[in-house]
Amino acid sequence: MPIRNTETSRVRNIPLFRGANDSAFAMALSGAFLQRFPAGTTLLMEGDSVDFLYILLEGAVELGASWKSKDTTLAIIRPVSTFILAAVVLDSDALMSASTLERSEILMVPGESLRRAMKSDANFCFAVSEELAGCYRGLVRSVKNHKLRDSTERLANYLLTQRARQGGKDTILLPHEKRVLASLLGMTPENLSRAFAKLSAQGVSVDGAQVQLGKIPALERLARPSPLIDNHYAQPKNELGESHIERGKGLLDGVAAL
Amino acid sequence: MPIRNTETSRVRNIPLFRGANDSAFAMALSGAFLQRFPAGTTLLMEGDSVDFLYILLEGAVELGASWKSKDTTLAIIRPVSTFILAAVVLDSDALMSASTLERSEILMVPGESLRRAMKSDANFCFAVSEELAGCYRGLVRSVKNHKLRDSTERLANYLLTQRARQGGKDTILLPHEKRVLASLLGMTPENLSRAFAKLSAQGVSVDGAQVQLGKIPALERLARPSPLIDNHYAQPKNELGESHIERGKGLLDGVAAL
DNA sequence: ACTCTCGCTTGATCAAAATCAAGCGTGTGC
DNA sequence: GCACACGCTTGATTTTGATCAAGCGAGAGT
Repeated sequence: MPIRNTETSRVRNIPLFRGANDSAFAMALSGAFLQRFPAGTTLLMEGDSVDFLYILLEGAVELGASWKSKDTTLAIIRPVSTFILAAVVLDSDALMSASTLERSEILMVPGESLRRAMKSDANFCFAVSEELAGCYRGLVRSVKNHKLRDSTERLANYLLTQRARQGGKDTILLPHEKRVLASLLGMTPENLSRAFAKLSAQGVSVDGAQVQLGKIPALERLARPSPLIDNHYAQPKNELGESHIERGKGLLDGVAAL
Repeated sequence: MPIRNTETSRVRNIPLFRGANDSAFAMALSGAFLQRFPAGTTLLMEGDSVDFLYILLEGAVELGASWKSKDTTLAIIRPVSTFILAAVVLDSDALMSASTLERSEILMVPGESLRRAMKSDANFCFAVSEELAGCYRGLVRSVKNHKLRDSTERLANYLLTQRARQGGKDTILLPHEKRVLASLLGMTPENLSRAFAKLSAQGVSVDGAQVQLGKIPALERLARPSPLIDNHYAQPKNELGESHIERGKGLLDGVAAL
C-alpha cells in the first residue's frame, strides 16, 4: 500500500526522524510501505530474520516470547512507536515475537534503507542511538520491576502509572484484556484476580475494564513508586513504552509499559 | 592518571571504536582519564547523574539496583567493555548502581566528548547504535530468562553457558562468589545451594568454585538452552555480557551475563 | 593455637505463586 | 431462545521460593 502524505508527516515528526535531514529521511523511507493487519495477526516469530523496522501508526501490538511451552508478554506497543529496532540495526534475528492485539496500521521500513540512512546522517544516527538507549532503559526498569517487586506490588504500580498517564483521574480504564495484562505483569490471570482482590484493602475496586482507585495514599504506600523504575510521564511510546521526554538532562525518562 | 599508549590501542580496537575515524576517536577520548579502584568501591549510585562513559580495562564490576531494602544484581561486567552507555547517550541519570567486585582499572570518558564525537562521525555513531542494540538484546534475553524459567533452570543454563565460554571442558570455575551469582540469577544464596543440590541428579557436583558437569546430556535435557535466550558464544563482553560476534547477519548474539 | 568472621550449606517453617478444577456471566452463532 | 465459547473469578492444592535459625569449615588477625 502506498504511503500517503498524512502518514509521511506523522512519521517525520516522531523523535526518531525529527532531526534527520531530508535526504536521510527519504533514503530511510525508500521502499517503505504501509500495511494493515487484523487483530491477532502474527507479524514475526522468535528467531525469524528481521527485514523491516516496524512503525506502528494505529492499533496495538504485543511483543512476546516463549520457551518450553510457557510464554510471556514482554511489552505492548501503542502508536506512534517503532519496534524491533535493535534487531534491524544489527541485521539479526528477532528475539521476540510480535502480533497485533487490535486491527493495526503499520509502516514497514526496509532495514537496509534504514541502516544506509544512519550511516549517511550522523544526526539521524544519533537519534537512533537515543531511541535505542531509551528502549534499553525501559527494559532495565522492567527487569528491576520483576526482580525487586512481588506481583501485588507490580500491579499497584501499574495502576498508579496508568492513572498518571490517563490524566490523574481516580478512575482508570485498563487498556488491555486482563489475561494480557497478567502476562505483561509476569503472573497468571488467576493471580491477577487475587492481586486485585488484595488491593481492595487499598481502595481499589474493579468493574470490567474500569478500575476505581479509592485510596490513593494507601495505594502509594504499598506501591512505593520510584522514578528509577516507573515512568509516569510517558505518553507517546516506543518499543517499551519509552517516552522521549527522556531527552534533556534531568527530565524523566525510561519506562516500562509495565 | 594519564592514558598510556597501551591503553589507547586497546580501546581503539574494541568494536565501539574500531570503525571510528581518527578525529572522532581523538575527540571522544579528549578529557578521558584512567583510574584504578580497589574492590568494593561504589562508582555510581542509582539516580546519580552520569558524566562519564566507563570502560572497564581490568577487574570486574557489578551493576545493581535496589528498592525498598531489597537489592539485586543486574549484570557483571568483565574487560574490555563499556557500561552505562545508554545513560551517557541520553545525558540522564543512572538507573543502576555500579561497584567494583575486584580491584579494577577503568577508563573514564566524558559524556559530552562522546556525544560530540558521535555527531561528528556517522560511522562511530553507528557503532554506538550497534553497541546499544547489543545491550538491549542482552537485556531482552535476561527478561526472558527470568520470566520463563525457574531458578533451577536458570542455574542449569548458566552452567552450560559458562562451560561453553570456558572452552567446553566438563569442569568449570565459577567466576564469582556464590552470593553474587545467586543475586545475578535472581535467587537467594540458600536457594542457590539447593538448586545445586537438585542438579546433582544431572551429574553436577560442586567443590568451592569448581563445578563438575558429570552428565551433560541430562543437564541439557533439563536446561533446554536456547540461542534465543542464552548466548554461549560471547567472550569479550559489554554491559550485559554482550558479544560483538552479534555483528554480521545470522551469527549468534546477545546475551545474558546471567 | 584460638577465636572471629564470613561465606556457604542444611533444615524447618512460612509466604507467594502456579496449577487444577469448578463455576459465573456475557456475548455469539445457530 | 438456547447452547456454546470465552474471559474472568474463586476455591483447594501443590510447588516454588523466601525467611529464619543453626551449624560447618576455611582463612585472618591476634
